[in-house]
Parts: sequence; structure tokens; C-alpha cells
Amino acid sequence: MATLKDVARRSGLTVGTVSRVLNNRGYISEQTRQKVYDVMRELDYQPNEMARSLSKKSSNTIGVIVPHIVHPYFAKIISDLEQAAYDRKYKILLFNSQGKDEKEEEYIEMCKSNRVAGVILCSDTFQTEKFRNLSFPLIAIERFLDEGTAGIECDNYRGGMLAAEHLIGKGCTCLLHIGGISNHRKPADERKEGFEDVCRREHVEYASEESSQLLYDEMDYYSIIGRLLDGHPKTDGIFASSDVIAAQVLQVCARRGIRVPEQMKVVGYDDVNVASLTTPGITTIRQPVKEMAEAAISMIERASGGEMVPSRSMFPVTLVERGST
Amino acid sequence: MATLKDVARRSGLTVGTVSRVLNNRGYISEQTRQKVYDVMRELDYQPNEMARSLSKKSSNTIGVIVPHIVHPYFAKIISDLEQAAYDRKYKILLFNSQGKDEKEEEYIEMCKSNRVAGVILCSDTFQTEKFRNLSFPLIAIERFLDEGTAGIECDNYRGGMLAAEHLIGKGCTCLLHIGGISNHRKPADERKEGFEDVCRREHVEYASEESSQLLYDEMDYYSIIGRLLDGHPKTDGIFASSDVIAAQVLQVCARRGIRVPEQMKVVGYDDVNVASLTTPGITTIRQPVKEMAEAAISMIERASGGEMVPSRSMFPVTLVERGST
DNA sequence: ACAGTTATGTCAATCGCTGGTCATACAGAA
DNA sequence: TTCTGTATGACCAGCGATTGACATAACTGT
Repeated sequence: MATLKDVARRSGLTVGTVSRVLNNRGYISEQTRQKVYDVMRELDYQPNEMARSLSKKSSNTIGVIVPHIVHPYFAKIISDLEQAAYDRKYKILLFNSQGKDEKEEEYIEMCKSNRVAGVILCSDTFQTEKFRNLSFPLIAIERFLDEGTAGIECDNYRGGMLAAEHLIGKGCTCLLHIGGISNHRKPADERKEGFEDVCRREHVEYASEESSQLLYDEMDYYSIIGRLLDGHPKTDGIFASSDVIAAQVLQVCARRGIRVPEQMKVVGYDDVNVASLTTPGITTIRQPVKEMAEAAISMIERASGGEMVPSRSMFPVTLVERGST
Repeated sequence: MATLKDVARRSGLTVGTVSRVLNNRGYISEQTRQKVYDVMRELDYQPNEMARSLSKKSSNTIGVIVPHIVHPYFAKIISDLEQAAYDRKYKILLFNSQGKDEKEEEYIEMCKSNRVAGVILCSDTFQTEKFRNLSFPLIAIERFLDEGTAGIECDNYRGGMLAAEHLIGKGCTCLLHIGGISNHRKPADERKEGFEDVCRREHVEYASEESSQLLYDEMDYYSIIGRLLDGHPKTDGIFASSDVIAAQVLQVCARRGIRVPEQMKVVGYDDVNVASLTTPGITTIRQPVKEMAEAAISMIERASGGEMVPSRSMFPVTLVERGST
């Protein structure tokens, strides 16, 4: 592959000058700038990002660590992060931690090795020691972190409220909340609080149950849904903590001959594609994932520039009504 | 961050020696090896991959270019590729081409710039000029490419056959195939051929229709499904070219009061998570995505080692029966 | 005693690019 | 005329590793 030197030689300039046009530094006449671009095209020159990063001590790569790739919520986050990164000339290094602390840690180390511009961490675990002394900004999405890392979340409390209010407004009298994983305290827990507060305020009967990590990994909640339905037979409204859970609630109901929305109303969370692909479609709480992704990338960009960034940003949620309620 | 030099100084050795243990080169006593590892841990040393790649003229990063991230089929491919890459100490640079030629090209250039070990390309387009003179192996998944690039596909022809045979075996007499995008010739086209060949052989009435790129981008096939159903009112069996299409067929049927599987049987393709999240579950043709992903990564690894790799590998498919037939 | 193996040091080039310091021109402006 | 801004050249250290040539020991085994 052609190098800067080749370009310099071919264009009769020096490496210094060529480097200057490449980085928009110092004085450059329009004429030589064109000349350089022409030669670059002619030689099919591509700057060696490795060398660049080495010399600049930082790359334009952003590490993204998620606990799950196939899960539609994370697939959407990844997709929106990639788009936002592309718009700002960043590249995405993707890692799947599978929710495991040790893999998460290992991936952070790999990010260090690769001198990333920053890391975006989507996680369900809660460990903070390993995030000290990082030489790059770390942005957490939907996760609590202190220690100098910034966090991006959506208004989960309000999401829970919206769901409860909607179900109650539709006439439900006995509600059930099916949560995500239970092992750690995380922003999503506030969905439950919002939900319960509204139920209490409106004097509506309710119950909250949580699934487990294992179910989450497999995206297979059937058994627990069945058990919960057995345990709460009067239930006529369900608030599921994700659309994937909600989709499975629909299936279990169908199998049991429970008609949705006539006998049972269901509200999901996230508003990812499955929500619209089921029959009926799932009424859900929409997270502004795209905006959250853009905020995350932009925060890394600004933090790299030495700017201060807010340590916690919260985004609003909205209810999207479909056939399940 | 600590450098090799720091480690050398701290352990009373030289950079050369430390580099030797890092790369398992030359003679090293167990004692110094341990010493070096200890110091590395003590200093929290992480080799600078930028410097390494620069010096070795190749990184342990693999570029993955997909036309879509949220689409469950690609989400699964990405997930399996990440896992396979991790097992072999590779990292994934993820790019979303959105099916656009120019972005695909741009991403290939970025991969060049980053001196990737190889690129895995999932694409629907068919352009070949830009893949010449690549300094790294390029593996195509589900796409035809010549010009010294390797291809991985699944037995689409047989998949089409399986679908048709299954529907006919279940008593369908008037079949409809809903294809993916039509603008380019690609392996998925053979699904249609397998399907049609069986229909002809069994003297069963059939029709094949294709959707468009636009629908594909949005994963929104409702309108075309409605139109196709209107155009082919006698249809009692549908073979959709992806599970996402199949899921929407289920919805359209539900809306029209067509009972699945009693009045209409539906077979999808891919066997991704949506297939099991719908009601009823979707009978589908399963692609061995995990094996395909492993093959792709392993081919890059072997090709980097100068090995010859097969230019075309085909994987078998199987039919997974669920409630939709 | 001598070759061969093992273990390390020394030294320096190299990878491709950044970015600083100087020096050198040639403008036009004061 | 001198000053200042513009445009380049020339040079080079530095980023953090790899890798090769060569030297120097200390051990083995024969």
C-alpha cells in the first residue's frame, strides 16, 4: 500500500507538507492541496490509521460493550450507535460481554490496548473498581455508575407510571408486573417503582415479579410466565419489562385461550421491532434509543476534546398504543 | 499507560527480552517469563495494539459489514461472528452499509486503513471491481463473488425444496412464495428455484413474488403481503423468504380472519428469534448461522497464515416445524 | 576441552505518521 | 524599505512496539 512518503515523492512535495494537508494544519495553498488529493487518488492512498493512532495516542474507534446482540433492544442500540458514530467519523469495535463481569473486564482491557476514544457500556452488572484510572471516557447506558463515568438513561420511573396508568385507564383491575433480571440494582428497577406507585395511588390490586438472568440470556420466559399466570389468576393487565417478554406473554395467553386485549391487556417496554411483529401488536413504552445513542457518541467526542460532559442524562419516554391493550 | 520499556526497566530486563516473552520467541527461562508477567500485572501493562499492528503490518481486527443490524438474521450473524472472533483472539469492527454500494465501498476503505486481518461482507449488492487488490482476505456470506474472494452460503436450493415439500405434504394445493429483494442476483434466489421445481414436480399450483429494497430496509412488508393475498386468493400455503416476512404474513392473516394453520400454512426462512416469538410459532428453514460464522472467521485466520481456503462453502439447512403449518 | 544448547543483552532499523523548529522564499502592506 | 502573512522545504524526534544481527555468558554432553 502507498504511504505518505510515496504521495510526497509523487507530488514533488515533502512528507511534512502532505501531512499538513491531511490534517489541515498550517498554511496550504489551494493548488497544492488539490495536487495532493489528486496524487492520493491516483495511488489509491489510504492513511494508515494504526500509525496515526500510535502517533496521536488515540484512535477514532469507540468500544461498544453489550450483554447481548440478538436481543432486539441491544440490536437497536448497536445500530443507532453505529449510525451516530459514522456521522462523526468514528468506528465501532463491538463486544458481547454476555452479561459476564469477567468478559466485560477483559473487553475493557482490549479497549485500552486499542487506545479507543471511548467506551460505551450497556450492562446489567454493577462493578465499579475496574473503571478507575481509565484514559478514555466511559459512558454507561441504562446502568448506574459513579466514579467519573457518565450515564445515559431513560425516564424509567415515568415509563412504569405510563404503563400502569394506561392499563388502569383501559379498565384493568388486577395488574401484574414482570420485571427483567433481579440480581443487580439498575435503572430499569425504577420502572417497577413507577408502576407500583401508580397502582397504590389508584388503589388497584397489583403484584411484581422478576425473572432471572438465565431466562434473559435465552430470551425464553415461557415457563415463568406460565407460573406467574397460575399464581395470579385474577390478573387482567400485564406490564412486561421488555417487548420480548411481552411477546411471550401474548403466546402464553394464546395457548391458554386468553384473548388479548379482551380478557388480558399487555404493555411492553422498549418499542423494538418485535413489538410490531406480533399479533396483536404490543402497546409499549418507547425509549428514544436513537437520541440516546447520539448523545453517547457525542459525549465521547466532546470528552475527548477535553470538554466537561454531564454525568447523568435522562431521556423521556412515551407510550405507543397498539393492539394489545 | 505503562509501556514495554517500563516493564523492562522495572523487571531489570531489556525490551528485547520482554518482547520475546510477549511473543513467545527465542529462548526464555520459566523464571524470567514469570518475572515479566508479574511486572506486567503490577504495572497494569497492556500492549499497545496500535504499535503492534503498525510493526507487524496487520492487526487482529476483522471488519464485518452488514446491510442491516436490527434485522434478526443479521443480528444473529453478528453475534455468532463476535463469539467466533473472540475465541480466536480477534476483535470485530462493525459497519452497517444499509445495503448501499457507496457505504460498502467506504467501509472497505476504512478496513484497509485499519489494516484489518480480513473482512466479512454480508451484502445484497453485486459489485466486484472494488474488491480487487485487497491486501486481506474477504469472505462473503450469502452472496456471489468471484475475483479471489471466498464465499459462504447455505443450501438455498434445498431450503426452497424443503419448504415446498413440507407445505405440499401438509395438504396445501395452492402455494405462494414471497421473496426478498429483487434487484440483484444472489444465493437467496435459489430458494425460489428449489421451491418452484418441487411445485412443478408435484403438479401443485404456485406463484412467486418479490418484495422491494425499500420494504426490506423498513422491515415492513404489510402492504405487499396484502396485495399478494388479494392477487392470489386461492393461496393456502405461503413460503416467505425470511422469518420477518413470515411474521408479518401471520399478522395480515390474523387481521383478515384467516386462521393459521387451519386455512393458511406459513413457512419462513432463517430460524431467528422472531420465528419463535410469534403466535403461532413459525415453521422455518434453519440456517446453521453459528457454523457459518465460525467458518468465516476461521477462513480469515487460515488465509492470514498463508493457507489456501475453499472459494465456496455450502452449508446444509433443515426444516424446523412449529405451529404455523 | 570443545561444540552445542539455552538464556539474555546490546544496538539499531523499521513500521507510517505527527508535529515541532528553523529556514527560505515571495507576496502585499505600511 | 521593512514588516507581516502566506506557503513550502528540510529535518527530526517520537509514538510503542517488532525483529534481526551479533555478542556474551553459563550450562550441558561427549
